Amino acid sequence: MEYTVQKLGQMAGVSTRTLRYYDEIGILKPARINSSGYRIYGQTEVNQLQQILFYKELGVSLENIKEIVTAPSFDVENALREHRAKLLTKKAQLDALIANVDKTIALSEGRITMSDKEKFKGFKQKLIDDNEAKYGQEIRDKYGYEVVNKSNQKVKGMSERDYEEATKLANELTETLQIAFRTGDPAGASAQKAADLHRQWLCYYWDSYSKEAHAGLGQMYVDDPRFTAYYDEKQPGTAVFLRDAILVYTGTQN
Amino acid sequence: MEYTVQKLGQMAGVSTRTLRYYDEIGILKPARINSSGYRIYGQTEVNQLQQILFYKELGVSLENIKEIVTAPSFDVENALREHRAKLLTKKAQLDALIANVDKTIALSEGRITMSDKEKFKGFKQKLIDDNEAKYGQEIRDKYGYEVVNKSNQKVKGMSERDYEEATKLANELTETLQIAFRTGDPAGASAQKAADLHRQWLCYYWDSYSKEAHAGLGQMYVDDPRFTAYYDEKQPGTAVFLRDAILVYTGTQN
DNA sequence: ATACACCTTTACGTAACGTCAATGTAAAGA
DNA sequence: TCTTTACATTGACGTTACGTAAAGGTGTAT
Repeated sequence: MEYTVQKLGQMAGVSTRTLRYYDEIGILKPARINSSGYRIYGQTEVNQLQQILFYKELGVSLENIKEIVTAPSFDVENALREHRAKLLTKKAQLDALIANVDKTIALSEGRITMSDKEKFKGFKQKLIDDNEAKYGQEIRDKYGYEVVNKSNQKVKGMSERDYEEATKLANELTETLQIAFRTGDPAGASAQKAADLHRQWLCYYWDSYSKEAHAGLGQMYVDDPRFTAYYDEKQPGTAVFLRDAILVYTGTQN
Repeated sequence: MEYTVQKLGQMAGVSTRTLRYYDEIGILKPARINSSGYRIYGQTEVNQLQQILFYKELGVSLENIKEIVTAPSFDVENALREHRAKLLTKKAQLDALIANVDKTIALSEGRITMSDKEKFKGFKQKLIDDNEAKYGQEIRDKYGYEVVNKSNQKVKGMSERDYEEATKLANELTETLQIAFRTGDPAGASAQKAADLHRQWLCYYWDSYSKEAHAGLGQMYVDDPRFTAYYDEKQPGTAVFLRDAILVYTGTQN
């Protein structure tokens, strides 16, 4: 399939000016120029434009995008995984902002009070994250993946290492849960630690964590026989206990 | 509490230049100017800056923000609620993009194919959503909340009846999944039906459904042996198959 | 032949600041 | 008291990612 500026622009939702500009700065050259000087784009360019728009959506500058897409050793799949991780970060930022808005609404209703510093919490988080987005790669090159990833724990795409850590967490959860079960108190320290471990473990599988979804999953463990079977294997009643611990955990968590 | 440019800037995470610019364009005037010509900001200004940054985050131009925050009839609480709604819309857009990325990754792995049009779905969706953001309120005013909200009603409270229905769904899922597995095509009709049943079933346990969380759970079935064991019990490979079906499902779903 | 929708390049305009430059001021230590 | 350092001020020009003419060539349908 071949496209002129307008056809490609309409399909992609960008202006013809944008396409000419991308040509000008060397970020997306047409496949060929026809006898009348028209820009003609082909399949390769469609794919490349998609890449460009992905990164643009992330707030990456065209200059950086240029480096990314014109690098000879460009690993598309890896780039996409990184891209995905960044989108998830952005989403987390949004969640922070939404939480802040909720809090502000509560504030204006007179339900709570909020310090000046707190009022900008969401935005500051964004700055930190923006910083991560800008310098993350640099830092990774410098100190290796381990160091960086250890701090943002939100690594997705489940590497082998992640899998190991998730498994370790799962085992820790099982142990802690057994100990906690013997105390009989879902609100007790060890039960709450189990609930927290469960949350941590969950975060390896869920892109976004919410208390409601967490509590919902806890309920599912009780309601659905296949999950109950797993948790009750060694000690009947453990599924119910975990659910209650999670309920307390998600209720008291701020 | 009183703040100079730098103090306010640091707290809010903006530059002093920005604050001077906001003064210049009349969007945030200091409470007073001291004898040396320094800008001194007070409580009112802190709150107003927060408002401004909220809107900025949304992509509203400073010109429009000016109109909003300087309007005499400006209803803060209502603005916050609208703001919140828009943030949620933005989050949904992000979900669409993430789904698109997932699909592209799958594409580059050669698992599925994607038409040129599909490649821009996330971006187009954004346009549609922008439209919704603009006219959604209008439609609601026109036709009332019932009609609009009918589509996003959620089942809550898990009654006995609900539990029965969830169990019925789970059985139906197991059956459909077996049939689908034999076709070998995760994008096929029966596999997609299975994915949809899975979603329905999930909705009995989760308060909020998101494609991303759904996909995440699918991945969890593959990565975590306890879940894999359940799904692979009768037929090894079923967990992977379900995950792929869900990936396609959450990717193509609009 | 004319209309009309497309294409081209050139070039200036814009938003929201960043980044000097040149200069004045407050606070703290020698 | 003097000096250093950190902060403040107002210009003024630079930047990014295009929008928006202007002035003109191209393709095809009537």
